[in-house]
Amino acid sequence: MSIEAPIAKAPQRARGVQRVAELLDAGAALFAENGYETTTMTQIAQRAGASIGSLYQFFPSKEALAEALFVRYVERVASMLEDLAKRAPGLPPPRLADRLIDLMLKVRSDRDSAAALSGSVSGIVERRKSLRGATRRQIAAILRAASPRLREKAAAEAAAMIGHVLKLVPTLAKEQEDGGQPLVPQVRKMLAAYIECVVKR
Amino acid sequence: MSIEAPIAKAPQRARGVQRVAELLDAGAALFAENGYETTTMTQIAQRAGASIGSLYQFFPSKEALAEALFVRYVERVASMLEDLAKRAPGLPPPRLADRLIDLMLKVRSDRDSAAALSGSVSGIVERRKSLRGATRRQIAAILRAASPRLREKAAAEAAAMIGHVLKLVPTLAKEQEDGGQPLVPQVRKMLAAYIECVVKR
Amino acid sequence: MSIEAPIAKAPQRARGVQRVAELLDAGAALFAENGYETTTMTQIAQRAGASIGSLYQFFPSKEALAEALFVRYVERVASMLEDLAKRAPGLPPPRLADRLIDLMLKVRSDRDSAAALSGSVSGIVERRKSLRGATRRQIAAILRAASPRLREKAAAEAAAMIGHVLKLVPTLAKEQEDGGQPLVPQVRKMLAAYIECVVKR
Amino acid sequence: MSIEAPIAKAPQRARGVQRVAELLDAGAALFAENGYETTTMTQIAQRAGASIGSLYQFFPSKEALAEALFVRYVERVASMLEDLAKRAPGLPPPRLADRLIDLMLKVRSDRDSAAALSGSVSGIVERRKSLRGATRRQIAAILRAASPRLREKAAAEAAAMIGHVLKLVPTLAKEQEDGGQPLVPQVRKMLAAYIECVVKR
DNA sequence: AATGAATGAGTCTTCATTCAT
DNA sequence: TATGAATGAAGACTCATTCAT
Repeated sequence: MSIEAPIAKAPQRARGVQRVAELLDAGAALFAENGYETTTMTQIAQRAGASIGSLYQFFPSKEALAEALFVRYVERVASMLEDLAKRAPGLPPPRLADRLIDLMLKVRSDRDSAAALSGSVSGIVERRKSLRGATRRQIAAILRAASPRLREKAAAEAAAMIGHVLKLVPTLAKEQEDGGQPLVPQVRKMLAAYIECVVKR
Repeated sequence: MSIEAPIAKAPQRARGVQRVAELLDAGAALFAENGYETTTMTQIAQRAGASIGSLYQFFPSKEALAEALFVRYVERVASMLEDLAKRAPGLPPPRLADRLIDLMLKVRSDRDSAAALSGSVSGIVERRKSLRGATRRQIAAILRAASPRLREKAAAEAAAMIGHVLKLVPTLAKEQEDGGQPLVPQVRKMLAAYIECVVKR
Repeated sequence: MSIEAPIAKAPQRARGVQRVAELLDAGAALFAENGYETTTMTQIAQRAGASIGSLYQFFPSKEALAEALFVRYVERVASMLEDLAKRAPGLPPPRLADRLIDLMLKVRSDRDSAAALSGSVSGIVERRKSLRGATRRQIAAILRAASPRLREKAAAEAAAMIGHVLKLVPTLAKEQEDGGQPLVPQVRKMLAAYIECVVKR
Repeated sequence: MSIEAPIAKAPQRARGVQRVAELLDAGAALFAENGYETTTMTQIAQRAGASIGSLYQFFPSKEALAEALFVRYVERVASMLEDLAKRAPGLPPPRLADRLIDLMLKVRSDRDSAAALSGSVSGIVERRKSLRGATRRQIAAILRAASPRLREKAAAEAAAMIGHVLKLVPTLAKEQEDGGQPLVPQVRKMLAAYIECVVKR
């Protein structure tokens, strides 16, 4: 279930492959820090230790870089959800909630950049719906694996809701680390309560 | 509880008041549609039927306009929370959850523009913490009014969490209207379950 | 018979009108000197004594400026041909050839820039056919006014040929001035001979 | 009468000779299609099925490639004029005109690319005068061979004029093929008339 | 006070050319 | 020798902000 990675020219030499990874990482970091519009291509190239020309050798536009980044994020999440699906059967709601939240904590840094992109890059806005659909289907499948009695429709609705809540996780973790309230435990509690409530009858 | 509104020059005539409102509305609509960076001052002036010079007569910079907009939003929310506080005593969790969500649905359009600004405008990012604190204190007060046995600390934590969830509401409503899942009932359910869970000991 | 002048924003103040003219002249001169691709927008602005931003205030793109220039040229030629049409009746071939060539000598500087644009600007390439058609119809009308017995089809063919020859005139004049052969008298001779040959039966 | 061809390194193997030809052809086609400035070295290499590095192995710069192309064109024309010179004695004006025009029709594709270069490449602009002089001397010689009584000065002037007219031929042919007027017969007529007129007395 | 024009730093992107493997 | 990668100067264009009428 791989998504087209919109790289300009697939690198054909070892050096090129490395460069692409460096550029992607630099982009992710800067987009997360300063947002899509505010981040300049020159900054990205600089942080990756490359020249601007080198950046454009692999990504034909700022938007293409953003899309590649987004695809990378979506694929990572998809693969982690796939793993979770295997362990889902029989998982009680609180455990399930914890697993989902742990997953988001793992992809935190990627999520931060993806969040910065999802509203700003038109190419992403367009694909968004279908990508979101795929993720939700995975979550719904996990829910039904954990609670086989759950109806398909109820699972779909809950999955959508859960998807939205999960997006909050990185923000909450950030706030907590910055000396705010202990919000991660709160989401855990909230998500567990919600799943429990959905599952019961 | 009025916050300094960074307007260039307090409009001295009725016409001026109207102009400011028009400009603010135009800004709100465009920021919500296209984001802060992508929206130009010229666009805002045009949509408000004003000249660019006129816009700068009232708002000395793009950031000032954004801040005024944000302040307007925060004040509206604060006043609505104040109202809710009066009716809070004795409200059972599901009712309380519904009231909070209804409130967010009322300020939806304002919230959309505020969301576009909160990460992009440095002036807002800075004030954010204190503004957020005020809102949370209001929510905490409401929680304790509804459930007097709730400890102060627990109320503070729950209020923070609830604040984050409430921010999702406009997005969920939008998705629902666009033919997606019925997400508003889901948040209602989730928030009710969470509050219930928090309140119980 | 006016053609849409693709100016970005029609200037609304006296200063703006003057600026547009200055920019157009600067563009014409530079395109003629260095060609379309080689001429930079910054150069144009500089030669017009304006800032780059000022240039873009009136012409939204390099191509738009080029098109405006081309339109100006075409309109000037059209109006001169219209004048010539009035004096055409009864004009013997050599006189007619001379009048046409004189006309081209008058628009020389404009023609030089138009020539630089006609192959390079896609917007112009597209309109080219229709504009050319109009010019040819004017020339054909002139031919038939001068020689009433000329058939319509023969006039159309000759007009097309004459149009091409006339385009050479500025180049020939330039070469002659630069110390080359006296080519202008030669085209006069050639064009006269050709018209005579076309007209005879 | 070979002109120095500015090739980087004379290809030493058969494969190299073929490569050079392929690159030259690719360049000719692209320059004719899109013009000198708009055509990129990468495009040329691609169309020739070579790598950019390979292209630079044979031509040290874009300008060098253009010059080589131009030289090839000039040499072909020169050799064809030489052939024509042999058959010129006694040729009546209309025949002569036809021969010259036929010649241009034969080199059409080369001429198209040469035309794209002649104004854009400074190296060519410089040599242009001398090359043009050579061509004109050939044409003048042909004229005098056909009409021995023609004075040297008159021949030189006519040759220059004829050179300019001949450059139009490919354009006219193109227009004719694209469904326009039958212009090639018209130039034939025109050139015949002109030569006749020059020759008489 | 109101408005259109002016400004120019800053952004994305291209492309001829050079390098290193 | 052949090829992909690296480089960076340069160009079109944008837009917040300031001016002048």
